[in-house]
Amino acid sequence: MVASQFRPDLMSVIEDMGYRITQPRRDVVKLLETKPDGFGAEEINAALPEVGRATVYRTIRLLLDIGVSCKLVMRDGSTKYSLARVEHHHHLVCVRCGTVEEFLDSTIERLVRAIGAEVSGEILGHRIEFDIICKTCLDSAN
Amino acid sequence: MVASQFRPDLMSVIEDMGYRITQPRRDVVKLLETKPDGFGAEEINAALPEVGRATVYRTIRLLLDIGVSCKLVMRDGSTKYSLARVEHHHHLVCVRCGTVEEFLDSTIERLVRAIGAEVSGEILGHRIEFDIICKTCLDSAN
DNA sequence: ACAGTTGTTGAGATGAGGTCTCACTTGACC
DNA sequence: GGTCAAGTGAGACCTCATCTCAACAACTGT
Repeated sequence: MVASQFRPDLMSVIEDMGYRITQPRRDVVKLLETKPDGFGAEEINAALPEVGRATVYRTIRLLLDIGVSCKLVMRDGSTKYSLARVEHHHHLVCVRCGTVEEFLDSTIERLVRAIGAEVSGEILGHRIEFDIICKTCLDSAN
Repeated sequence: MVASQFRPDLMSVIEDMGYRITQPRRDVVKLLETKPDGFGAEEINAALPEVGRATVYRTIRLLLDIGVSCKLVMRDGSTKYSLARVEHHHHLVCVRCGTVEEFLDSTIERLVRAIGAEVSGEILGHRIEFDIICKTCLDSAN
């Protein structure tokens, strides 16, 4: 769950996609890499007063576009993002502390593909989210 | 897919929960029952100029509270609601026309329960959404 | 190292979507 | 019909996010 678990060198990915390496982008990405449990846009804004709000949102969108981040809408309607360690995954969202964990299960993926046959229409993708109480919160509740 | 497929007499459910039967509520519910494929708040607002905006939102929230409606956040971040025919279900969202269909699969539910064992923490609930191109859109595309 | 080009940025205006306030109205019950 | 709390509508307000546009800075070729 540390930064090093993320795909290495996010800035190179950005560069390879033809985008410029700028200080604001460096700042935002560096901060995000310290947040494996998801982050909100305003949280980043508050932590980086030297980076403009528009730029924070633009950088988040950039990361979504190049596929290294994903967007999550919480049950309360608020939006969180998380850097993706792997391409396709789902989320475990703690309803108590808001922490987001990635989740992978090959069985569910196989099943989801099988369901394609039942469904009228063409399946393009799917999202699965679990609302949980994470271990940390369970433990701290005694 | 017609209104009669919804649980009968939504107004009685509202009444049984201790809420008053008012004209605005009647108007909103009546309109929603004609929209089995999901609806947006502003769409209802536009269709019912005699009902205040706040009341439309309040009524939608009421329906969520009493569990006869569910909220969906689309991929583009917009929000839709749909009257629920059955308690627990998932959604097939057409990315082209925005239509929302309910979806039920007992296999997936069993699997989801089984996954509870793998996950650290306590699972409270889950949401599954499929992005599809619905049959109507596929057909009309030729 | 340097200037040109062009992508990127920041401040603030703007917009979408939704909630709040509060005086007024209305439905439910006697 | 009278009472009164629940519900309503108009519009202010809030949050979150995007847009605008002049200023800036990162790559490019030299």
